[in-house]
Amino acid sequence: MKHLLDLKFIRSNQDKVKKAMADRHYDFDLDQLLVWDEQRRSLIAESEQLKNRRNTLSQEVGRLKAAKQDASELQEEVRGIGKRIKELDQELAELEQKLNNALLMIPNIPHETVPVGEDEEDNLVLRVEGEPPKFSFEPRPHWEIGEKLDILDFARGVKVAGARFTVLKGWGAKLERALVNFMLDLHTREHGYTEIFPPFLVNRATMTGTGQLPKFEEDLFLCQREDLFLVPTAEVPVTNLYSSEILAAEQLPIYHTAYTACFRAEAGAAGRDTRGLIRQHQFNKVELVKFTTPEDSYMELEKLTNDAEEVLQRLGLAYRVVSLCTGDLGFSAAKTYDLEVWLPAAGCYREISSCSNFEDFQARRANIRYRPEHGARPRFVHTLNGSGLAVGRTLAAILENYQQEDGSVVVPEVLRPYIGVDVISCET
RNA sequence: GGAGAGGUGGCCGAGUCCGGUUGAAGGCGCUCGACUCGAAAUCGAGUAAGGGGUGCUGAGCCCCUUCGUGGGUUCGAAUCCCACCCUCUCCGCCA
Repeated sequence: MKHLLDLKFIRSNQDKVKKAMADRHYDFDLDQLLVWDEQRRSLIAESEQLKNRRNTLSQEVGRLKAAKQDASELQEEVRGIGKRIKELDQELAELEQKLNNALLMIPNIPHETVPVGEDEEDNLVLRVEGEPPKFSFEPRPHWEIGEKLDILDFARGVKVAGARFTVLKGWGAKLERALVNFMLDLHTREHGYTEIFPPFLVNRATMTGTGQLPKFEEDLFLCQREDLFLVPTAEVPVTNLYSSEILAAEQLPIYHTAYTACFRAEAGAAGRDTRGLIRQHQFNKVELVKFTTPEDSYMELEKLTNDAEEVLQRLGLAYRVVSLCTGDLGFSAAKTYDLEVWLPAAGCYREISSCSNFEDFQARRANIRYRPEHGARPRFVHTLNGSGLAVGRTLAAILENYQQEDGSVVVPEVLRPYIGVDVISCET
């Protein structure tokens, strides 16, 4: 990894960066970083000056030797210069290590349209879509419905793996698969996305590219022997598909959709959402990922969000769209819209998709660039992604929203071609 | 996992044995120009990235780094030595 982060920007926009940190309630010693930056540049200047001299003298040595003349005095001098360069470069490498580590801990700067706020209480509800269903009975939570229908098996999930692992069975497994296929078909056939099936294990560089590392290692599952991580979202492998590449302008925008299982350690979530499918160590998700020019990224964020919303609309699920405030914004995101689906049993809206514009934050880390026109200097692309949707939570929402008094569940119309039945009941 | 071969610019491909204007021949592609009514062909010119400095702030200019990655030897490394990664071929193993 080279110098992917924009020190120049930070240097010349100190106030902006400091305000962004404050709005995020993020503690960071920017002044220390700027001191290191200063030191770095002076070391570089000194070292390069010496290198220039070494190159010149070495050539001179070559000339003398070719002419059969004595060059030992010059050689002695250059040897000294070489030693000094080595010292300086070592010092520089250590400094850059510190600098780089610090830079990787700086979160993205929120977009100007992001509401400033403390926590999720301050998120801005942009719109509410669809009607929550009315029930003539007390709606049950999805885990009760699922267990009664024998399509969700929580106990055996715990037995074979542990807490927060669940087994889908029979129509439950089929419904999950139907949802994946429905979502992929919608996005590939109607929204113009190209389907990707990526690796589920990735290396450290990849995890760093999208911002999971170095700060959030405890949230990930690690295969220690190979030093590979299980992907927490398809965003990670798919965004990094083009790392260290320079794309042609004509290639943009790139739209990718990908199904993967997602693995999250859920460290720090102990005791939260312990029942049901809402918070699992492993869940399925269909992800949407975009690579765009800086000019188009916010327009593309709106479109991407609409593409995710369309899944909920076609499934006939009520939801709302929320703009996350600065205090609730993820580390890498410049702006995020959450889609929250209506869950009747809990009587509230729960996050089912998160659609973000990362601007050039991930592109810098992963070194993803494009050439605006032939011969022009490369620029960083903007990356975006969003769930379209989290499948486990969608399944939960369907069970709850489409439940009937007898415990059966009506299959949403659009899924029937995929699953072959209209209703899931004990007799099905 | 074992044996062998190899990783050079957008691509192909020399150079590596015998270290010295080689940031790198040649070709292809691409861009611009000439020719043409236009095109093809042909001819001419151009065509890496990152970093530092300067600055009328991305015009220009100067410098440094980069030939898979990281070390080492040397006055000097694409070229020599070591480690690691990756690709290909054969063998083994395997869904």
